[in-house]
Amino acid sequence: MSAPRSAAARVRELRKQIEHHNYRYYVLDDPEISDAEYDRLMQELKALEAQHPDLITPDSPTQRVGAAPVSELEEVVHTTPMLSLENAFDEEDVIAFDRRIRERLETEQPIEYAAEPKLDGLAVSFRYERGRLVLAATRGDGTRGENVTHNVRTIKAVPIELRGKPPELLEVRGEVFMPIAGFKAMNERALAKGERTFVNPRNAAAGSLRQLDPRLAATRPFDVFFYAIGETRGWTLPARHTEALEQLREWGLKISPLIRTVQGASGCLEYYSDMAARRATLPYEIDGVVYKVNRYVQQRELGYVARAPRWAIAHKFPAHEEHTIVRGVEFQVGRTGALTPVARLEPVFVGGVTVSNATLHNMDEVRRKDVRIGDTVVIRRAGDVIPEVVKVIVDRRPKNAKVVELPAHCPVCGADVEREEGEAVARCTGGLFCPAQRKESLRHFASRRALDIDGLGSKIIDQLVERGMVQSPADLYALTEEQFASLERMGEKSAANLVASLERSKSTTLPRFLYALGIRDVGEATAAALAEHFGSLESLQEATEEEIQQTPDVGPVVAAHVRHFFDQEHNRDVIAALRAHGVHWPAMKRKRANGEGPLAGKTFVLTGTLDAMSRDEASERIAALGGKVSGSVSKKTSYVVVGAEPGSKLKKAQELGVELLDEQGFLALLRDS
DNA sequence: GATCCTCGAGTTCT
DNA sequence: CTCGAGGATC
Repeated sequence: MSAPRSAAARVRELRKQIEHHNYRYYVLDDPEISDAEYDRLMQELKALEAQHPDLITPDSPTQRVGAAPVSELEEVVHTTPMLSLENAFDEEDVIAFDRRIRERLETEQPIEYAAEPKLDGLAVSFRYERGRLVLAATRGDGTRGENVTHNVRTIKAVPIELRGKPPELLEVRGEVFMPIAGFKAMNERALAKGERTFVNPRNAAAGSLRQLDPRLAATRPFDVFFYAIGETRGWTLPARHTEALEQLREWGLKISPLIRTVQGASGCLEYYSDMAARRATLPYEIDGVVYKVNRYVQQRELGYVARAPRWAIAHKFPAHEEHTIVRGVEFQVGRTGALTPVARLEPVFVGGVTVSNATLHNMDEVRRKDVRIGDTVVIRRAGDVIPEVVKVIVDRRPKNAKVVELPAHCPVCGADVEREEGEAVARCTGGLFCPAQRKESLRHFASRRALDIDGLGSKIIDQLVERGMVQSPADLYALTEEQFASLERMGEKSAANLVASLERSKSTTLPRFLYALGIRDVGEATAAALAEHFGSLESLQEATEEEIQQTPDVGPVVAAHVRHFFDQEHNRDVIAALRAHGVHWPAMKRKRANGEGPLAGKTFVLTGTLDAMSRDEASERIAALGGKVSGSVSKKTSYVVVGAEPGSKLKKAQELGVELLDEQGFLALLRDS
């Protein structure tokens, strides 16, 4: 039975009203009717639709939750990449940013910036075709994200249909986040039901948005601010970014009320302190502010470095610091026997995660900071990840606080601990008799950049050593599938896989093999240099200390370590056993004559993630063309290759005026060389 | 002898 | 990523 005309008219009328009130409530934050009245409209619409199912359309406000669960999140390629932003951590960075912009634009005039809070949520791209939401995708790596349309449709602050006269195609970018109050309420509900809770609003938003079932997302207190424009068709952009945002607001897209236009670096810094002061009172979390050159003409002139625009920067608030108590200090034993003091902390929530350990590096550091057991300390997760003990609050030191002493004996094997004159690190003298050193050596041997044995994780190595099944790396190759399968957390399938990856690892290269041996002070670069210089393991093994020193970048200290390593019978036996098990490598290719190759004499530094290849691949490509890859930026660096989410090396390069290459430029260079 | 440039080693949490 | 220290360079 088809619905009567009157019902159809009423349904249309109701939908229009509901959309209007959604706009008043979510976008303008200025509702005209009470929540109860709104609910009544919604109920009436639901009732009518239930009576006349043929009137239900996918963009009805009742259908936001209606979509069926998806089986997996589909990959979406962004037509225009979603950018990442460079970071500023202090005033100087902002002033330098503003100076660079004026230099590039060749102007003395103060630049007009659009300043906005930087929300701690999830960047999402929304695609509207003829005013209808057709696709919502997460940022992902900037080029490819995930299709989350089914969940985004449940967010009431995101219009399903735009108001007024939107263009034929409008792709907008926005930040999806959870307001603090909604987050807390959600956690309390979860707690009451015995479900798992989220540690912070950001994680909650990220986790919820990637749910497969939209009914779950519908219960989550999402909100959104739109802040950028992607691809468009049928819209002539106004002259300024802020004007474009005004237009978005008229189409029903929610814009942060805190966006301002400011003049020059001083205007930016004023805005920053203003937001820092208001931060605590905002209903959502912000981790900084963003400045964008407001005029599109200027933006276009400035252009991009990799996937970061030159015309915008994120000015971050200082890392959060928290107080906690040092419950103890334990000493970990590394591969080389190095004893590292680690503070065991009363777990504390800092910058989004719970921290319970923090390295103290070495005894000098412990003394410098004068950390004692029982002390209250300040913990920081500076900009990045690794927790750090900033300082001790001496006023809060209890009477019985215990001074940290370097143990005289290794906590693992009981051997003597020695500290060389003038060295910062203390070492266990147990050598490979020390289970800790044996485990760490095996881990190193199996690591990706060494023999790359997949499936041989820490837990497995621990068991192999503790059960005495493995003494040296050579023993690994003698083990059978059945023996591996006898370990805990190891099924038949994993055991078979492990045996297969051991088999695969036998085919390696001389530099990898030398690196895997774990000779003190011989890392990847030195291993490669030695392999190159000697060409074969035999000639290196027979070389005198003086001859070893002839290798570029190898001096007396490293040469002595190498010689000492090969002088030990045990080490020679292990190498022989490994080769007997079939570990082999191709003869070294003839060394490229010095200064040969199109990139000879050029030094590259890589930062951030590249799309087309991994960092390792990029290094290999550069080396194959005669170039060098280094880990840190200096005046001698020829190029810094900037991928997505670059680290501090980008900043260093800008300070030193080193030439930057984005991925396109880098690929072009490889192609043309 | 001083300074700069690199490399090596160790580390946190999800 | 950061710190410490080895090696090269002036």
